[in-house]
Amino acid sequence: MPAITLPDGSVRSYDAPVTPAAVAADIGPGLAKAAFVAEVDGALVDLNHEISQDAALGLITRNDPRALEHIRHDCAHVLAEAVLELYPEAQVTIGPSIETGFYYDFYREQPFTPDDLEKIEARMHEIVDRDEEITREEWTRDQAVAHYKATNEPFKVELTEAIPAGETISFYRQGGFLDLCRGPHGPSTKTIGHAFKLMRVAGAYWRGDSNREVLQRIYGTAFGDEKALKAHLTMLEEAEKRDHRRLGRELDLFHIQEEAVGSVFWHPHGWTLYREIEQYIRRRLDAGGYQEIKTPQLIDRSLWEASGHWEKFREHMFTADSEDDRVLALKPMNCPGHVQVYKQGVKSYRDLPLRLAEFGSCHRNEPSGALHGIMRVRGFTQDDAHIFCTEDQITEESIWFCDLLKSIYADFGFEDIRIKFSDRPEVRAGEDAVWDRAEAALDEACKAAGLDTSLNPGEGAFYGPKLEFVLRDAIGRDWQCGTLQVDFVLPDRLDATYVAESGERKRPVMLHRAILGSMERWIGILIEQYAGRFPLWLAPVQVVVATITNDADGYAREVAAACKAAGLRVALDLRNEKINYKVREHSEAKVPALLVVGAREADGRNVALRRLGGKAQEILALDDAVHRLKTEALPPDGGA
RNA sequence: GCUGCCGUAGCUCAGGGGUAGAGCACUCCCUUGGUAAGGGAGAGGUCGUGAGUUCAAAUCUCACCGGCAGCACCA
Repeated sequence: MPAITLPDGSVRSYDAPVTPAAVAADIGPGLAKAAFVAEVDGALVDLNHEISQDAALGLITRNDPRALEHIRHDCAHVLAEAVLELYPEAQVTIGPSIETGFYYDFYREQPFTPDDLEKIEARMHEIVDRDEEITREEWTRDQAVAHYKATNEPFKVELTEAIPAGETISFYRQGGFLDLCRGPHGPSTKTIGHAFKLMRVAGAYWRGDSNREVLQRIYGTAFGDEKALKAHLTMLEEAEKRDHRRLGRELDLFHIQEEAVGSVFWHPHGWTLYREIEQYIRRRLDAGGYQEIKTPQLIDRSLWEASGHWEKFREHMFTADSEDDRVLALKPMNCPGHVQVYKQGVKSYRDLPLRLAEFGSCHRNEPSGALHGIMRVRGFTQDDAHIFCTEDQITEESIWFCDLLKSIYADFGFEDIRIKFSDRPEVRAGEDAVWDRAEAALDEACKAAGLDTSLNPGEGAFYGPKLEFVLRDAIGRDWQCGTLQVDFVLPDRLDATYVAESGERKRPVMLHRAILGSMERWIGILIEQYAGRFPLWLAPVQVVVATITNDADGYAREVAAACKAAGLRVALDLRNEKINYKVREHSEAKVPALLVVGAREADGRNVALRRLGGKAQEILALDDAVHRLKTEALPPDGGA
């Protein structure tokens, strides 16, 4: 005699066990039709799940945002069904919903081609139209293992064998397709709708392990309706237009070529942007109590052996031989160098915290497949710093750092930052007791700083736990930028000490920290974030002075000189071209401010100011315009 | 690094066993025109590199290099 409590608080009583579908039908035919999955006492279930006891029931309709992941998961099953119908020799493995859609991993000798994808997608639409009922079955684990052994599906055998023996597991069946699956699913293939699209095939390792088989992963995307699908596809097109590799070329910022794979050739415009950012960060660090240093590019391998990097990262380090048989490594990071600076002379507890910063040029031999524009390169510059402090100072230094980081991110327009807490990895340096202290210290600092973090288990650095500050780019990719790492290990390995109040020698703690992460990656993210339309303080060319006829050339030179005297980056366009043409060209070059001068402006000592993207022009006295632009072009921290 | 796809002019791309094409960009000439493309002429490529097949290779085959997507990696 279950009593069903609905979200609005109303209660419906039934004489016999009842299903969410039946309750929905009871409430009304509209709801019965729209219902997709249900929530019983907080757990998601199928619509024909039997409810035999009092329960709270929520019905999730197709248009509910919560239904989306289930629509996508249903799509993955339909994809697998279509593939098996067309290519019976293929083996299915796993197929979840993901943030932008779904995928399914198949094992098949022959690769899927783009033509195959079209056929598969067409078959998926057919399967949806077949209106196949999706039903749940419960099997014992041993039945499942036996089934997959009988059908000769080793991947599924491996999956089912990983489940504890004797446990009951669920299968879902639709038409001739059966799959091991936790569920829930919608009631029928028809309810999925047709707002889906297969996107691409790519390789993916079985169980994410690069030592195992490569499967063929088919990616798709799916939405509740065609409109949402179309909007998503349009968004992808827009994202492509702001790809930093494309804008880097179009705006003449940088290039990369075959002879220096993974390294950036910065052009004048790109380097202007780079310098502006570097100078901004330098000012913020100076104000924040850091001291800037510079350490060598090439350092003997013995130092990397002492730090532990040689053992762990040898494969990814570039080396050079010297004439006296030494092996020198191009530094892949700055920490050991900073410890060397710290170790010069005796440090007292009064010297702590000591904050050493460097725009550290680093080289890492990244795997070729990891390279991506200027976002992931082999030669890059970190906005790195190491804070040498006592254990008692960790919390306060961490809070300071997080404040600085948030303030800097906000200056670039990033307010939404996710923070991951990465704890001890399997392969690591240092005793467990030391890790206990380091993790506890970082955790305490997070709490004190009021940070909202998510745990990223086992992803810490080999010498200590870390926080990772993650931003999302315009195409939805996540990039780790900032980091804060608590390190009790390297000071010990590299023998850094200070003299404590008591007179005894102690080990300082090292906080490794970066805000932008790498200058190159940061600039890549900014290009995409702003779609190349940089705020005035960052724009490589801030103002273009363009003439209407050559009669105004003399005055235009005066205007440009006034801009330049005000510290603005200005270009002069005296070409014999129509103003329409000039406006178009400088707009496409994404120059923020255009000062147009013709005979009228020259006579009145005015300028016509046109903003990028704006349609109106504003007539201003020359001095006013220059003053206004100069004020606007100040960096967010006010500049030097 | 792995799987798949791709590599023709600065860019976007067409072509395709008989020694190269378009649009835009570029150069020059004409045009001095008030806010997103004036007109004309011209220049520009050993078709990623190397080998093989062939009378003949940019085109077919193989290897290498590079790029793209995803996976794996990321001190």
